Amino acid sequence: MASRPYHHGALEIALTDAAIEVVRSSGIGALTLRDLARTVQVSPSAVYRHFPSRDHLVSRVSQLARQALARDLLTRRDAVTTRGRPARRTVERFEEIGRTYVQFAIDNPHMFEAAFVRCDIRPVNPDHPDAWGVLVDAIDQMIDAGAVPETRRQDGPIISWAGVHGLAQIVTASTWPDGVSADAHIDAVISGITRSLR
Amino acid sequence: MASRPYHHGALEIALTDAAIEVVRSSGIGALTLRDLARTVQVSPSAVYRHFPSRDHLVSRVSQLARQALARDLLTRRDAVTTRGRPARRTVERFEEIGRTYVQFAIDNPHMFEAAFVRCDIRPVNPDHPDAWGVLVDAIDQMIDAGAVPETRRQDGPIISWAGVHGLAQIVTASTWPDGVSADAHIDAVISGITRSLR
DNA sequence: GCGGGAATGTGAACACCGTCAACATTCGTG
DNA sequence: CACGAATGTTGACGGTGTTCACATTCCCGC
Repeated sequence: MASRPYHHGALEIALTDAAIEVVRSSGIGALTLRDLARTVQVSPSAVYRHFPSRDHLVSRVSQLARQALARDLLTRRDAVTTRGRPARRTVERFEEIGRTYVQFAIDNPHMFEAAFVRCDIRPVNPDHPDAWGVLVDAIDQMIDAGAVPETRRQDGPIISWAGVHGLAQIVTASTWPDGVSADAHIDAVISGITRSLR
Repeated sequence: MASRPYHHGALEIALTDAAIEVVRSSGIGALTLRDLARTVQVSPSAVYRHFPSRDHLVSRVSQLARQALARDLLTRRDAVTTRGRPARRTVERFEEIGRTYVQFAIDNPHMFEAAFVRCDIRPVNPDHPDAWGVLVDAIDQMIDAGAVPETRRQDGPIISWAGVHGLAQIVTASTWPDGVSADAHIDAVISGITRSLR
């Protein structure tokens, strides 16, 4: 008959792919085991051979979302090729990371929400790449280039992270009026963060 | 028989009270209409006489959480009675507001989550008091007292809000290691925000 | 090659959930 | 007092996560 074989073959991958698609377009709240099983043409309980519970699946999607964000940060950071004094380039890379962080949230609000959803299940493998690490590196570069005082090596990351993460949350929030450009606010916050590192 | 009367009498208040209690202790995800109806000793569908849907109830709890936060900000702000130059007091009040914002999230993580939960239902009445307004006022006071340049009247609020809100999110997140004191990070971010308003 | 355990998928069931429609009771006002 | 409005109940529907017993297939050691 050669209909669908009894064993799917790559069910775990198919499930995570489908899950990401659902989350990207409809949000983490719309993620349903049964719906997922339907789209992958598999019985609901088959999911449990690969994920112990729905929360584990959510946790996996969340990690993938964080990694997608971190990859975005790296790509856009490396695209900054400023000529002139190296110190200036470190600052511009740092600011590009911040802008990209917020822009990711604006462009993919559901994925951003999923990336930091409250979840009790911790990922088995650490994130790679890791957004926090990208930020720490950028600040280290600025300090090494003399663009930012040594003092900031310790508190610089948390200050910057809080700023961009908070702005991303605010701009993504449902209370934010649609159609209002966020660009001015982004520039204001990024400038403010850079100023706070002086 | 004078058991419970057929009409509850103050069901809406009882429901919101019970809902807040559930959210405070177990989070917004644990909020269930049926469970709520059980604790108030009422049939599940009775809830629909007061809330058109679960989302409307969630929206109500969310608003109450935001108002509780705002009240906390006002109380702690007014408790700051610094002697000496008025300009100094405006800054200390501003920083106390920021610290209180983050501390609220640490002390009531579930209520803080609920306060900014993504929700399609907009509250009928505006928040009162309103945390954003408290922050704007504090910055206006600093500017009027000459502690902060006039330029910050426009971008000061978003810069400050992003910082404290982001820090609150980070400290509240599940990835934050338990038992690690957040005080140093709070001080660092608050100082950074004040510095960025220069 | 083949036999058997491990891995993977199925089907039916359970308890719970949000929501609704039809009905019952009480309140409040003319 | 009567009667409509407000409020609460009962029972049902479809959906959900999860589990358990069972079916099928894969793969490794003989």
